[in-house]
Amino acid sequence: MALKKDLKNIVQEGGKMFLPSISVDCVIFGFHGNELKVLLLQMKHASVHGLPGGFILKDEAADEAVSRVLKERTGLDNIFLQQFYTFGEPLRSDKKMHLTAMKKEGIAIVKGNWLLERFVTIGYYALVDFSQVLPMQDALSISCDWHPLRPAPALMMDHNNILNKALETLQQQLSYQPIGCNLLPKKFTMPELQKLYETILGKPLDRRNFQRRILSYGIIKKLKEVKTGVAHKAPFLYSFDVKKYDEALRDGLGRGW
Amino acid sequence: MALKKDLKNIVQEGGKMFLPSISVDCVIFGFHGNELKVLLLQMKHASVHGLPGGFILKDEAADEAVSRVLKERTGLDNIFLQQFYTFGEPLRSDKKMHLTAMKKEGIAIVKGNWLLERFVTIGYYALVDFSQVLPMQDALSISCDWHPLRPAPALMMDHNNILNKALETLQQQLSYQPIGCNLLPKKFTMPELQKLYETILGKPLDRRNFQRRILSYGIIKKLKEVKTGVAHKAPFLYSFDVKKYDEALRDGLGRGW
DNA sequence: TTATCATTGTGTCAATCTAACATAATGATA
DNA sequence: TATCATTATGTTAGATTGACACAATGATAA
Repeated sequence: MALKKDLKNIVQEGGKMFLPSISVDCVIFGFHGNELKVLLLQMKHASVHGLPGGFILKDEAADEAVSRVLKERTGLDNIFLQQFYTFGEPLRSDKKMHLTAMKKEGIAIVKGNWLLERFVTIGYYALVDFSQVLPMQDALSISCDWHPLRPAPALMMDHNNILNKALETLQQQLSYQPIGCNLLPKKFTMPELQKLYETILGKPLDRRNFQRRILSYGIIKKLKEVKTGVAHKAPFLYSFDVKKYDEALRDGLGRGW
Repeated sequence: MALKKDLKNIVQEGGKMFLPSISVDCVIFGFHGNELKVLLLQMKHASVHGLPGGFILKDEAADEAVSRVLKERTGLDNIFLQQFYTFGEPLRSDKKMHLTAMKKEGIAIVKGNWLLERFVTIGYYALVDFSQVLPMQDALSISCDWHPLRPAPALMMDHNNILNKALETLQQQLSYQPIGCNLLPKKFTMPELQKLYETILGKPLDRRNFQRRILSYGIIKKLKEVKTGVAHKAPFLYSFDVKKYDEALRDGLGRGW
């Protein structure tokens, strides 16, 4: 967690360190308890949550900035990342929010400070293995936790809008590219994969047709083990065929033209 | 076309007018002579072409900035626009280029000038009716013209990359959303629509299967007229059913889950 | 005037895919 | 040993797809 000294430094010197008027925000999806979850910060100075985000260092790529933020919030490297939209409406950022927050932090923020400018934010979503994440709050939040999506908590500024657009993108991509490799543990069961699809889509699927269709893609392989420690019949374990999976990521799944 | 006075003003005062470090670039697609074309500027100070682009006014939405640029280059309002990617690599913009260009223009550009900063650019593509466009160059170009895509001319900076990504996006979207309403005249023939699909995909399609599939979407309706003034058998004219078309734009075409 | 020919309109058919549904196997719990 | 929730696998009719055939049209050539 960033110290107050660091925060003060960012407020006062950020203008020299970061690209001005541009931020990145990240919708981090995880899968747990048969539901899609999103990692959110509980803001310190307002009773709302916020998406993890940050700024781009002057010699850093936008993707790198997001990876850096992701590492800080989850402890993970090499996360699956996808840019999905850039939000450029003039009234989307809330200048008062920063003023209020810094006032409560006891940090001076004067007129003309870089944080009081309008910001365009680049939206990314990340897919992570829930069980590998160690959520970590930042300097302006009191906690970092997983939250359900339906309904999602009230978020600051236009973050609900950003979250919805991320989910929408994910839903669309489900139809023409493989998903799961980054959200599930290495070994998983068919019902788990199906539940993942169902929670993303928000609707139930037929078990048998789902299995046939997924298998027809050839991106997962059945292992010779079954899941242990479960009630009822033990389901087989599967794992992704990473080579085929990456091919499908590149070439797409759905029948196009 | 912007006068030199305006250009000088933008160079010297742009820092106050526009969001810093952010630009927009637009890949404008048109359809003519059975081929997909892209509208490019021939740069005045280097033997390369460039995508039409611009900057975002301090109280303007990113989309509005693109519409403004589009209006200037094509003379058209209400163009179909789609944001497809934001390019945020640190070395993508070329500071020397602006220096050289301004030197040749005889406009002073001093160290610290806003144009010499690194820029993140938001990429949009536009689909326009070729026959309605009146190409207009800008202050830094000597002409604005349609160009073929395969092969596309050499473009400045990372514009070839941007163009490729736009085309790739368009190709993918072809599989799950309707396209054509913005690229074709109000009345068009089935072969024309097919050629459009073929030029976007870069591969031939079966005439009969194409017709069956397109008609099954229910987004176009056959008119009671045939195209006149053509050699060989006169093909029927069709038009888009705008209501159904917009529904399909919203809900998607391909069978998902 | 008639034949030719490129092009368009329409149709067929087998193979494949899909949605909806049925039944058998498994293994913990009653 | 019976029950039960759950998983594994199968069936079938109908829709979709890919590959292809053939007739109709109307300008151009013979």
